[in-house]
Amino acid sequence: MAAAAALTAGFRKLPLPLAQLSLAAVLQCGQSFRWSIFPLTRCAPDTAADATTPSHEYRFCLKDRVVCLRQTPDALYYRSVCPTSLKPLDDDTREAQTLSWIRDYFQLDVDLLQLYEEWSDRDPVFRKLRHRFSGIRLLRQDPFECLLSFICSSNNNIKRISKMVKALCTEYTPALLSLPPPDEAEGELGVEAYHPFPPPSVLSAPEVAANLRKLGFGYRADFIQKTAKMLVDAHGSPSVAGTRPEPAEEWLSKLRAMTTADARIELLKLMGVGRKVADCVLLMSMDKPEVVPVDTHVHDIAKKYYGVAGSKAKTNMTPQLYDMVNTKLVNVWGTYAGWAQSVLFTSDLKAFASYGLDSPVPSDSTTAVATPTGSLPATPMQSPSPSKRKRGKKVAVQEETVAVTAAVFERLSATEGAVEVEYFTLAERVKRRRRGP
DNA sequence: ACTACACCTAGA
DNA sequence: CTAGGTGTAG
Repeated sequence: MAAAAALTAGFRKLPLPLAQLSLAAVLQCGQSFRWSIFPLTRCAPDTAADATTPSHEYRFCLKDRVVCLRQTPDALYYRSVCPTSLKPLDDDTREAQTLSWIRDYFQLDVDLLQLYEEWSDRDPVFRKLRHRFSGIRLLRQDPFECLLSFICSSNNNIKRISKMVKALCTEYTPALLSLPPPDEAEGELGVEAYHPFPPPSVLSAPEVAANLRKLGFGYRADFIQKTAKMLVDAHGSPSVAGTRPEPAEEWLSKLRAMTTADARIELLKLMGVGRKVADCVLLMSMDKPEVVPVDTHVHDIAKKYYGVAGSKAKTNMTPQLYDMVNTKLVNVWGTYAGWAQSVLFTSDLKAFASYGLDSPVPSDSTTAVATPTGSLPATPMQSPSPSKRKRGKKVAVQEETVAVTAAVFERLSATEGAVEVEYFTLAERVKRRRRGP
């Protein structure tokens, strides 16, 4: 009782079912790479199983404040900290601003439960698995941060991406403020500095590329500097340093109002941005919920089902194929197809297994997915190669993801005739990078 | 328009 | 050898 109260002391409360938002899931599934996560030590070990007290604190640094979040099954707890040097803003107005940021960032106006219902109605595969992916929704991220984060994501893993994004902040933005870890006021030993994400003008400097390479960014170092420079060159650098959004950032934000196809064309002009990265940015920061980024798993399976009708499965993913796959998945899941795909595939990456977010995987789950009930085709699923059977939880989850994807595609190919196929050819429209129309 | 292939780096 | 790719030259 007292312990529970202590864990939310100083926080404002926003009633919110866990099924609408699971911070533990959403903040670690590879959407944003900049949240700090702190396990909270329980006062009494006995209450460890008490699900009504928060187990973690999550922190995120904005331009003017650090947002701190905790969660229980029925509420989100929030508070924010501003630099003491700045204008003394009274708590109520400050937290009102924080709340409105939260609503926007987590897109709380979107009813996730309703979406789950819709996806369940449309797709038997989703219906069968929905219980395992509760509270997973898309963030509405800052476009520039999202763009650079996903430029970092090519041929890369979440862990390293997070490290790189953090390096960008600490290297190129002065610390906004420092905070001790949540639990303890253990002196100043654990204090951590919080840095906002750097603006385009700072990253556009020529020497940035070399420095980022030194920091281990690899070939992405040049992409980042070049993209930042392209944006700044095209839209101008800030008249006064330190002011709010730079022209380049505002321009990126305007892509939200454009059609998906047009916004994508703009993004593809930037260095290090191919179809996959562009689609991630569209989905996660540009209000384009129907966009389905085609990752390697979907990629492979799509090739298998749509690559070459009969010949070798070695077909590459071409822009047309990519479009076709995307269109077909929209036909399965609807206008929030990108969200649905994220729930099913983005969510169960490695990070999850270690956080106990997924319910135990039934031993027969793979078979169950492969031979779903209902209207799914009876086409037998190719069983996982015996050589891969290392029998770890991770491996099981990974295999299942592939199985789910394959099941969806099998259903697609079975209902081929009924599916409306109209897709635009992107390549035709992107005449040339780095050049106007 | 489609196909190869190199590219940085950390970790199985 | 791959990890949730992209630029570039044939």
